[in-house]
Amino acid sequence: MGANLLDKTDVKILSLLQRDASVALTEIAEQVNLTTTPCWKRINRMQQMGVIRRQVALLDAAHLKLDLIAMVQLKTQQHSRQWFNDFLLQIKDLEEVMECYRMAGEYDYMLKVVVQDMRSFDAFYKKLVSRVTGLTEVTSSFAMEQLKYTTELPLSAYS
Amino acid sequence: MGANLLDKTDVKILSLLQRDASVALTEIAEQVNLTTTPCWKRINRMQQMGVIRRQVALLDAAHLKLDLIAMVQLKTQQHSRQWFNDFLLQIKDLEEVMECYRMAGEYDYMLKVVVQDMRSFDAFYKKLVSRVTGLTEVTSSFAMEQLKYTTELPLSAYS
DNA sequence: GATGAAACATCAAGATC
DNA sequence: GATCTTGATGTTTCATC
Repeated sequence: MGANLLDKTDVKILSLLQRDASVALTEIAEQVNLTTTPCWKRINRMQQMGVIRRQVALLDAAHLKLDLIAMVQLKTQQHSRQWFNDFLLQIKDLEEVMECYRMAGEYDYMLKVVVQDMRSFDAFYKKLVSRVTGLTEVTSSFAMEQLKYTTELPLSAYS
Repeated sequence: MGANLLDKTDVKILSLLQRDASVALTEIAEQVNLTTTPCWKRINRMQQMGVIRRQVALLDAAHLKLDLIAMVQLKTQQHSRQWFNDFLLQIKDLEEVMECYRMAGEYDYMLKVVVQDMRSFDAFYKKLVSRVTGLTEVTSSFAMEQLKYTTELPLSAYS
């Protein structure tokens, strides 16, 4: 096994862990036809490498009354390094922003924003435009229903 | 503590777990000024309630060469229950689709798609339009950079 | 909320291919 | 020479009290 490569057993382990990280090592080992030690060493190695970033609990948004998901698209005329760094800091600090992408195409940035309701969204919107200067356009689209949400990366290319 | 309600200690536990689910119960208990037993009972209860949905490992896309994120917006003239059910099944089956929303506004659906490169995206695109009939418009925007990605829901409203 | 038994992860030493 | 097995040790979970 080369320095930074993943073999099929590694990918199988990743696939199991990104589906359910609460299963016991014993069972993962069993599923990949290994005993616990080598399986544990592989997981450890992949954590060191950074392939496995972290282990988290996924919560249910509805139970927490976080019922509104918005996609916010931004345009700006500011493209300096300074502006970008400030923007990045603000975005990271705004906990309502769960995802943010710099886009190719018409809009410069796209944000996925999660809040309780329209009232909270309005508060978020005001906070955003007051903290981030130089925005020339802010367009929000609202999700009526979440049809799919997964944190599992597509790994079938590796199997 | 009411039947389905969460107190501040519960929210604190949730906040810790959605940040890092690998920490020992002992430490979580310590952080919320509880001993292990009551803390464990709270976590257990929140799992039963469904507030805690699951525990997963988050993988690093770059290590797996999944370097292309696309936002795909769809329009359709099909709005029957039958069509929607078929659409939903296809979307759930397409592992490249990590998120999917039914939207208010100009486009009917928005998909977040993760693939290795433009070549794989093209393969995905062909698969999508061949499997899902009745699409009148398919517009893809590509992310040049992921500035933020978190699975942590915003809980500050509760603290 | 304390206790302790059972389950589990971790690690060392050595076997196997 | 990397990858595995066994078994011993320390840690964590979780049911009973």
